[in-house]
Amino acid sequence: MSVCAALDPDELSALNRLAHTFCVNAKQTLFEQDEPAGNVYNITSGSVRLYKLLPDGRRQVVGFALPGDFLGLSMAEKNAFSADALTSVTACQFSRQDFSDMIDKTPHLLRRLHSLASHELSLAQDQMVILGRRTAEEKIASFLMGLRKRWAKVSGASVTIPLPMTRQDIGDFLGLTVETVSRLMTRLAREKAIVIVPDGVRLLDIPRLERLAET
Amino acid sequence: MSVCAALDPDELSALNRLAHTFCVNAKQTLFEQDEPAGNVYNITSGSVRLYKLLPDGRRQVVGFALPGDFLGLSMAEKNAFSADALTSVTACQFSRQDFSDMIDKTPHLLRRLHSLASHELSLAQDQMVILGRRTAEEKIASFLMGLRKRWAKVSGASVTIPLPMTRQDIGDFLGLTVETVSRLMTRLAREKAIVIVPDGVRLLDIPRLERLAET
DNA sequence: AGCCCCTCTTGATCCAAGTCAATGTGACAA
DNA sequence: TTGTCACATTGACTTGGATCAAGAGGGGCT
Repeated sequence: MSVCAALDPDELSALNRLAHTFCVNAKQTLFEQDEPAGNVYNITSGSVRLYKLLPDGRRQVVGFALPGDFLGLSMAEKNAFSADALTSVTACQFSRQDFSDMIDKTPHLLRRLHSLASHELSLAQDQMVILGRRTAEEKIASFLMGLRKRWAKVSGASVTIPLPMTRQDIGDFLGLTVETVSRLMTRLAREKAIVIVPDGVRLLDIPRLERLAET
Repeated sequence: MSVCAALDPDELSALNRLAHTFCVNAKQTLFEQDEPAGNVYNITSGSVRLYKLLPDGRRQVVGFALPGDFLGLSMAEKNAFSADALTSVTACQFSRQDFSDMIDKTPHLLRRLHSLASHELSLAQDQMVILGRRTAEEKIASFLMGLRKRWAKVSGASVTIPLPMTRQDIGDFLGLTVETVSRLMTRLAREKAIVIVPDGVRLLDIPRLERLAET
């Protein structure tokens, strides 16, 4: 999801001249759904929860942003979702205006943006398949596999992956309840498909990839 | 979803010079998932089903394309989903190459494309909310409301809307079975929220918008 | 006409996941 | 230390929607 690798050094440094460093602590809000979109962010460290709320309080998490990910690239007038920090987060912040000007000067960049947006759309459609046509166990498995893959891009492949989000967050991402998430994670651990590292349950080993990959 | 209205006459006629008219009958395939993407389509008449298949045959419909909609704008190497005609369909067809050249000549157009893609992403996220956090009845209701709105853009507001897709298609879009879709539509009709016009159940009146809008 | 096939409906039954409730556990504050 | 609070787990039970099964049209074919 990181576009950084896709940018020329010149472009990157041009962008960096426009950037402000932005820091928030865990649980703080980056921006809220339906508010006028003011900025573009590139996450430098930490993780962010992206979600939509229904009027009655039900919540759908539409994604998690990890280091390298961009937020606000749609250049829409209003934010399509709320975003808040799961851990303390640092990000590069650009104003929409600066970013927009930058785009006008580098048509190149716009192509990248479009291909990024298309890729995100494709991921959203994959998530639609997961939400609509997968069982609870398949949902958990594909979530863990996907997260593992994303962490691998950020910090290199590893059997141990961090889960910066709560069980509730995972449930709200997969259309499940906390209890179901907890039960299935325990079951996967009992079956030795995963190991819940006893540091406070937010760290996970996936020693038997093939057990999870049975999708 | 139509970008036509968003294009200048000059741009539109430039596009049209590149276009071939494309016709298929109901149930014919426009393109298939994972095949190299060859063309961009702008639907002129008829409706198209967009879907992904799981290896075991489960299907997730990711959307329906109506007149005015574009397909293949992502410019990705491969199709993210399959598309086939629900009714007989006519479309303007552009080759990827021509379309890509056109984009290079009109940076303007690329901005539109990006904003279109962002809008689609936002719709996909709304669909994630529906799939993950809505009850079966809410799913049906929001589907019908959404379809009504889209037909209104194509052919003007009307209480009567066509359902070119089968109950199975609706189920595969909403993460439900045919039986559940059928039962709920019958129930909504019994409660007089909708009227299933007796022409072969593929035409629908929504006389009591507010009954459905209780979301 | 008669036949096949596809779609839709409806009923009876089942089960995966939700709900409700109790308990555990670590972090942090007073 | 004790209390509070947020998160996680586990068990008992309930239920919405799935599954299974049986018709009912309707359209196109010969």
